[in-house]
Amino acid sequence: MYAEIIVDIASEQVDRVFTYRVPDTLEILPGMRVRVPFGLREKEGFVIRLKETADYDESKIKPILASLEPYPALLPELMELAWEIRAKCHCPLCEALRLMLPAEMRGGRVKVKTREYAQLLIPPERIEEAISAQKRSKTRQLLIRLLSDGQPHPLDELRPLMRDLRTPLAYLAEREMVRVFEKESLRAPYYGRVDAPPDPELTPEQAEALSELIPALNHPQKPFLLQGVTGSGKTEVYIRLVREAMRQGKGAVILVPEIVLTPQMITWFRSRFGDTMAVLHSRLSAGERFDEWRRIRMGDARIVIGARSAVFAPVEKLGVVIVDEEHEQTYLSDRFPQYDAREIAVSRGKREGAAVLLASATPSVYSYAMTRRGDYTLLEMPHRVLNRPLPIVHLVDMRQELRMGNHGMFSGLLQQKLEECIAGGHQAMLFINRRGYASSVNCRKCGETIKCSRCDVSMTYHSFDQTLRCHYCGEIRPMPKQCPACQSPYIKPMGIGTQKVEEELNRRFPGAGVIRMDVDTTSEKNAHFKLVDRFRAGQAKILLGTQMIAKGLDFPQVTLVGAVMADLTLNFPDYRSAERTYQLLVQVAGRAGRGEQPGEVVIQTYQPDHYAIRSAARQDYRAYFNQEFERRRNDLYPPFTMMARFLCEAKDMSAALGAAEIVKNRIVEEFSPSPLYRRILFIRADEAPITRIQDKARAQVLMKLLNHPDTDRLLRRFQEMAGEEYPAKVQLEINPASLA
DNA sequence: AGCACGCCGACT
DNA sequence: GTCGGCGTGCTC
Repeated sequence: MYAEIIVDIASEQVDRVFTYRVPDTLEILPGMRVRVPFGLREKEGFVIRLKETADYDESKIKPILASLEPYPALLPELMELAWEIRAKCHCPLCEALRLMLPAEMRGGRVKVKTREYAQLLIPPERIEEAISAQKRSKTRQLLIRLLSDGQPHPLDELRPLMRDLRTPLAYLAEREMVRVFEKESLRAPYYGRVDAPPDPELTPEQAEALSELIPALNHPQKPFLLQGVTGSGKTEVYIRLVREAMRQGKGAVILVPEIVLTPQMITWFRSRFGDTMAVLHSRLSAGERFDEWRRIRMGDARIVIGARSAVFAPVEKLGVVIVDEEHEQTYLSDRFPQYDAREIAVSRGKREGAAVLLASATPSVYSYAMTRRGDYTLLEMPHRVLNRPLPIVHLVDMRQELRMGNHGMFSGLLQQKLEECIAGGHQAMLFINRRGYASSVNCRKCGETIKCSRCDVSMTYHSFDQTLRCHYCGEIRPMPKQCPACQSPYIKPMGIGTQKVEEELNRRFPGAGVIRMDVDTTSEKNAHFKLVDRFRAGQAKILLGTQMIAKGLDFPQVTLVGAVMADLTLNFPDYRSAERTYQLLVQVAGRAGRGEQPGEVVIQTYQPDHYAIRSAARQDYRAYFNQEFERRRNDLYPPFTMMARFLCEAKDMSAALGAAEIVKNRIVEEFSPSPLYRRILFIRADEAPITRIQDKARAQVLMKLLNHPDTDRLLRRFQEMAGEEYPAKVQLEINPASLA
């Protein structure tokens, strides 16, 4: 018997199957991870398939040394998916296979964790007798009492109860009165169980959506896109759908943008599904992640909630894949291979006959366009649960405020609404789309801006410790007293950030209590949960924060939401800036009025006539989509086109630019005679927008490509070209999440 | 990715 | 004469 094996080395050169002999002593199955001799070294490998005969020189074939687990770590369906990823993402198969396993499993880094237990071996009726017999040692008597129920007790639970555990334990174990043993334990990263609330009654819209979704659990159908306004009860739809899948003996995968942003979703699911649910995300410890993965693989957990990589969770008999907040950028992997979890969800659902549900209040242009084309089925939930109204939105023109002499950061209306809100005993959320104290530090005399020495970006002033920080590389410097260019003392932070708003709020509303949530206050582990809990408990009236407060949170006491600078994201030099702005504003507005009291929203903007801002204020997705889609068509942006970029990084800019020129010239030379060249709408080689990051000069070849069936041939050739030799490190990016 | 094999400059 | 630079080619 022979096995085709992919060796776990991420290189194009060994990205092919190698044939190994299966020794009679080993039981090898497809999908298993194995240890194999490779050259002079030993490597880990994946068993792709078994075969009777070898098509390679018998004398050169080496045997598999051992299996790494007694079971196949890879499900057959996921191996199929890996081949697809290899083709789509142009990566070696082993890179795709690695996505399917918890990273810490490779290289045998995680041990199966064991716990030590002690158990009394004395029969119950002789315990009192045994205790009296130990009158020389009070600790031994105590230990016998603690163990008197005859059950195993973990040593780490006994330890705090006794001044010294080791001595009496050793004594009693020696005389076979107590048994000490190790047992495997799964690390469960839970806070404990929550009682399930009674099922709420479904709204007609929820019932309607479910009547379309449930049949898809056992009849393959097109993917669904659920567009439900904030507060329309999408989570309840997920829960009912998953419950029905479970009833049919099938599993479920629910993707969320970032676990820390959706603690409530986890709680709701946990309360309904208990231990049959597993959670996968990056903040788990290595051991916890491995244990969760194993619970899924062994079938103990059939429901998985997790961030983008959970789309690869080894759930057998998959019934449904749900992608919550499907418009989120986090579903695009920023690392290599650059997969899109939504695309994988659709593909995996199709392969395994599972229903696929993408959902959002503000669907991505791509997904909504797919419903127009008929590739996805559109489901809509335009009303909130319990007939709660959508919040009333006020647009405030900040140019007008300035003309009326208000130079502050709060408009008269926002100030007034905040006063009313606090006086009425309610809570408010203020959203600022920026971190830190200020965007940049400028010299008012010569105009100099302080930039990071290694990255070509402005440094940001953080008032709490008077430092300047680079958001790209984390460099920290003290705030200078004078301008480094002209030595003038007129150097100060410009713009506003969360800290400055916090100071202003504390001044204007003393005693109201302000909780600030941004990268600086949530970097500590669990800080996010603590801040959210404090606000929920009413310990502060105002929650102030960046993007991270915009999504998923459900505070019934919040009646007012303010977007302090709504158009900040609008001015980003990126074709998606309108999409991002619309999404953020709708999501943040959706935090208002989720309880009994109706909500109000104040959006402060300098561009009150922009379609993204106007339609966000009216919560009119279709109006927004139609204009956005038209603009994309006219200006040739995705989904009509795609951006492709060769990013060239080198020690100095001339080398980076040189590489970019070489790439560009090769492309022009090779393709200009071909009809494929018409797919390239423009091609240019220049410096990247951020010219230095982490001391690497950055240049690029930027292309806009028409989306056409044959464009993929271009991309495949580009991928090959990226792998060739240049005077710089060259990477190909397709529709990169950011063009920095 | 590693690691050996292999073919040219400065050293005991 | 040897030690060692890292180019290139292979690994079942």
